[in-house]
Amino acid sequence: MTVKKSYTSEQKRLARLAKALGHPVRIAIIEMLLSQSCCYHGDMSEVIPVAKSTLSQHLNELKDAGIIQGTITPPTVKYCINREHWAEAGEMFEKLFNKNVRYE
Amino acid sequence: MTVKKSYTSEQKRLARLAKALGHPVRIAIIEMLLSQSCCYHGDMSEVIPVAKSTLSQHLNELKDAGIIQGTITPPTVKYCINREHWAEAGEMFEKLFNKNVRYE
DNA sequence: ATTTCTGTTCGCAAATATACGAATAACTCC
DNA sequence: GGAGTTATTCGTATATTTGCGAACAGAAAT
Repeated sequence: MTVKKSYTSEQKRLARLAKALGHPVRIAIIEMLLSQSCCYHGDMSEVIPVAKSTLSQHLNELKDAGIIQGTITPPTVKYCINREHWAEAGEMFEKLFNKNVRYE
Repeated sequence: MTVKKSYTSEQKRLARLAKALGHPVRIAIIEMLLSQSCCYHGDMSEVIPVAKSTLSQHLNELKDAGIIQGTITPPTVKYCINREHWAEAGEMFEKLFNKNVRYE
């Protein structure tokens, strides 16, 4: 038990992003958004097997992590990937996975 | 409410992997293992600010997800990245993030 | 055999996450 | 002002996660 450092903000950010992706519903949401630019809550709730209220919760989780954003377009709500943050996230994961080029 | 499909096994796998990475302690573990090939539980518990028993739980989480593997080398236990699964995971994430090349 | 070193499992507590339906809000159309 | 549409929030229940220390287990050394 010597000196212990805490986590870097980058580690925390990466963990936050990973956690946000850590559920099949949220993966499905992301893939849907990636495949068609943007789409509506209603569209998703027709495809993703979960109650609307639950879908809202998952969308919120992704929004809080900064991965997506929603804009109100009455009477519906349109969700899109936050491209800037998405690219950032992609780079962080890429960096993590490319650290494995060592030893052999 | 029309027909709803469930999740593909790929979506579930990706979510599983993401979830395993979704905690700062586990990110720290992974980075440590990536930077020095393998290392011992004891080494990690000196650097990562968490009780040994908690560390074991996190290691187990990563092991269950197939990301790392541990071998007993009395009196210690040596942990390594499972390179095969790690590469696989990297490809899955890369594929996900590269889907964003659209619209503009 | 018991002491010592290691790491895991157990038992428990507290916090979070997941899920649903009902209730609510916001906006449009009659 | 209702009636209809859509999505979110509320209330609730259950399950999982996270965390710790104590107890345990396996192997080596005294």
